Amino acid sequence: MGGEEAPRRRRNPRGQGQVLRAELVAAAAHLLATLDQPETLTLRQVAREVGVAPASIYSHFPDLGSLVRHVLRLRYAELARLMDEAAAPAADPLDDLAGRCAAYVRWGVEHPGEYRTLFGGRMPADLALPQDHGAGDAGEALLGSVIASLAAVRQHGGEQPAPARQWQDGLLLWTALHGLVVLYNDHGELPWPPLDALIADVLGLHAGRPAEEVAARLAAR
Amino acid sequence: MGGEEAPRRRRNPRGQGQVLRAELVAAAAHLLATLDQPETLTLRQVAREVGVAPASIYSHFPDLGSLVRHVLRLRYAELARLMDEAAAPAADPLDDLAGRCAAYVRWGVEHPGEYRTLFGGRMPADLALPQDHGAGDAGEALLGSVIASLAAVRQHGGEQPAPARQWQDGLLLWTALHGLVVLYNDHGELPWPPLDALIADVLGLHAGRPAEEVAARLAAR
DNA sequence: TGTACATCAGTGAACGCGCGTTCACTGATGTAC
DNA sequence: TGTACATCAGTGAACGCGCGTTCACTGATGTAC
Repeated sequence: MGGEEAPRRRRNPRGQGQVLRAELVAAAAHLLATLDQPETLTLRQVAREVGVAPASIYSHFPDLGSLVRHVLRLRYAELARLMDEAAAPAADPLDDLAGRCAAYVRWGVEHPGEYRTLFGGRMPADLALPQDHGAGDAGEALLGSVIASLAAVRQHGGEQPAPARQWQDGLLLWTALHGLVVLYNDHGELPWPPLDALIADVLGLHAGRPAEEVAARLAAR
Repeated sequence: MGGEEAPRRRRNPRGQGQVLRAELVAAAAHLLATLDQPETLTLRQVAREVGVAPASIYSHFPDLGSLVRHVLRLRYAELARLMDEAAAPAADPLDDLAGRCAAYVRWGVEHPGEYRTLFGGRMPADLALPQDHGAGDAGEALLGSVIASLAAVRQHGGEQPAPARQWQDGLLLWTALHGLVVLYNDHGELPWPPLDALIADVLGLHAGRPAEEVAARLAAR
């Protein structure tokens, strides 16, 4: 049980070829989210999940990589949107940063499969999402927003840190958040403190504020 | 070229069965270190690399997982030894911490394949090294030593932080170092600042010292 | 209103591949008598 | 000094599996006349 996907499937009516496409996307998303090793996803697994012949996938995607990249792009956009929404009601820069980073870490912990598929560097090159963090629009949405948010927090009076300094600070904060997510996900056997306490500590360190102050912001959400 | 391993191999003389075992270990280590995706290593790849029939491996290891775990144990011990050696000549706690952590990060960056195989959480459960960080001997060698070293640095006068606080601080430092290594390795396309500058920043933040002070310690090595 | 036809949305069987694992075997070398 | 035998260190062929990909096909449905 569980391996038995409905073997009978009614062929879609004429103009409804997009229905299978959507089902393929949903099935790939589900498998990427739930497989122990999302990077081993196969074309035939997706076909079985939908209850369709393996060859049917080729009518909608040139190969498995295209399908996976499509799903990853959706997840990436979803995460970026969550971070923006978390930051939207922020009353000050620290609130913006806390909302953004907490959204990132919480999403990573709630979606371990998707997170590792997106950021784990596990996908073979032909399955991976071209990330272009730093400059492109997708990169801007994530790393760029963290860099800007952190710079706003660290800004004292009117003096901005140099761009290279901002970049390095933001990059380091991202590495810290990423390390937290992946080790938290991969080492459930360790006695982890509450996630929010860890987020507060990390942000406190990087923002140069007391962890308690950050913790209060996080608790208010 | 490259795929052509010496197809002729002289069978080892009578008492020398251990020779092939050592060659298998060396070949697996080499492949784990150089493969783009170390986690996809196969038994037949190892056999080809040595120039031996696939079945020959079973004379020395019950399966590929045992061979891989053996290699990982060697690498883990090597890293732990490097960290201890780097800390041995330390003049004070900060020197100890800087030596230990710099050794960790540099090893991770110089051995990306081994690092991700050891710490990337990529290996399927039956290939993975049972880590037991935190309590066991291997864990003690790595995470435990970082926790103790960081606690020594943060100790002001005679007052020690509570054990739970030490644990959380050390864990966070480890997540920061880990995040730095894996993103540095996986995202070579980003304009990374010099690695030592990043290490100094991370340690400065977590040790509560100016990054310049840590950078000076690192430069002296 | 009927019917030939084109199109759409897939199917089903087959291919060649690399994989882990098994099994009977081989051939050199040491040892007992 | 000779020879039968045991052991060691592997070999080679075969198995069944799941995989990506191809190709000719099928059968329902809409459309043109």
